[in-house]
Amino acid sequence: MLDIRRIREKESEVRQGLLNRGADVGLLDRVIALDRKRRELLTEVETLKNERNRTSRELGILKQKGEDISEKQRVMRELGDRIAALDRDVRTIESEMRDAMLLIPNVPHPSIPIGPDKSFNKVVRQSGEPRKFDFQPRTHVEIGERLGILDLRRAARMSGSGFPLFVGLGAKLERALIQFMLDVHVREHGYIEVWPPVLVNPASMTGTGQLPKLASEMYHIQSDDLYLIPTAEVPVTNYFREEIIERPLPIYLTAYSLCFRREAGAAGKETRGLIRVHQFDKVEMVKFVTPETSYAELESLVRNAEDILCRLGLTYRVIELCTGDISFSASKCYDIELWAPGQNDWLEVSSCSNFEDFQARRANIRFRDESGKPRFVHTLNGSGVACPRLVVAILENGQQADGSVILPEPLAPYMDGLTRLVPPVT
RNA sequence: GGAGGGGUGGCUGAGUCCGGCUGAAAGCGCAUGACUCGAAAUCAUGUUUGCCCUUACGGGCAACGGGGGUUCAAAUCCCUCCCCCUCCGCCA
Repeated sequence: MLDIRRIREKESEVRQGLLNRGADVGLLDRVIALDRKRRELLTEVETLKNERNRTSRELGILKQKGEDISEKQRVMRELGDRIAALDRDVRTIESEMRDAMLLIPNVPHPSIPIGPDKSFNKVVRQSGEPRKFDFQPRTHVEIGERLGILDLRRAARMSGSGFPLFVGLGAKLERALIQFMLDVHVREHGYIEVWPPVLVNPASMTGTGQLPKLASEMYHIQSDDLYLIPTAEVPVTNYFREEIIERPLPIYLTAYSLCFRREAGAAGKETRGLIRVHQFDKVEMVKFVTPETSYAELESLVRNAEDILCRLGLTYRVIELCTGDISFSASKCYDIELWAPGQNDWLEVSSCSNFEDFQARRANIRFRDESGKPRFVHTLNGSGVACPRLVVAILENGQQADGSVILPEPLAPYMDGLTRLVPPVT
């Protein structure tokens, strides 16, 4: 949610920012009009309430003295009616205003490229080069099925299309990746590990910005009004919802969780295999920081995610998203993409964003500055990283002509020393 | 799921039966000052949050789990929802 005062005082700046990301500025106009009307009504109704409070106090005293106050009560009743009517108007306006505010996206940071779509994104840096093959590289689906570690046919029978099913060493590999990533973030990067619920209430979904706009993207349990989380960002950011954080910032949290996405409308080659699935494992990083430090924190957040890929020896590049491509709640965002030879393409495995105080306002997460005044924190999050696509890259990059796959070295301790996946002899 | 108890400021905890000057006693904690070479102890003062008006000084409104109602007036009465605790039931 944007700061209404910022909208009042820097309207043109906010408007331009929203236009740059292709947002509906009509909502902004609506909010401005409602805000003006709201303050008008408040001034009026608060004056009346002041009068009521004063007179009520006097009536209490008069009544104790035994005087007849019925005539004055009658007058006051009329005053009460006027107040009630005005209060109703104020409440209506406030709820309309909130509804509109919740649908206005964040203002992009001035440093990011301006453009309507992802063709305006900027490659910031690349690590490694795409591997050259002396044979035709296979896709992870072919490799995984040949190794007997991936069984998408049975997954479809159990659940439908778009669900992963790892078997044997595949399941172990998935688990190894989760452990490895959590260990690196906790031991090397200073994060505290959290293991959150995967079902959350609507308030939490609203807090991070998934609701109201993205309702159709999520699985919803109607009988209990709970949502399956699309990312651990949701429960972990809501860790401090409705709180004034009383411990020193920054606070870094990391969490493994399952993530659930309906992916309604997604179709095409991406839907084959593990690249776009309804359920997947992900390790997420979330930061709560002071406003002054959030952009430096964004850079180190991206480095934390890159570190995982470096250690695994994978080729990746970092993309700075343009105004038209950043997500609803973000003001600046870097994506990290892995090279996947079987796809002959780059795969997004991480998205690292600074939300500034956009989520903190929705979720009401504050800290105290040096003077003790409550202020909204800045929140950030980044995937650190998403598992199935990581498996895709590991399989497709590590594949050998004989169908075996050489595993990244850091995984060995988590794989009981195993360094290579070999197809079963049939 | 059933029965009972409870949700008050950073914490503990009064007030709720019998509505009125209670944004809220008291204690703890915290901050500042005094005393002290310094510290402890002691004393004094201060110590919730949001919103509105105001250049400022300052003034006002709201909030005692959330929402609604009764009343001139609600932490206090009524309705409803949520959460926590205890016991019973069920259960990985």
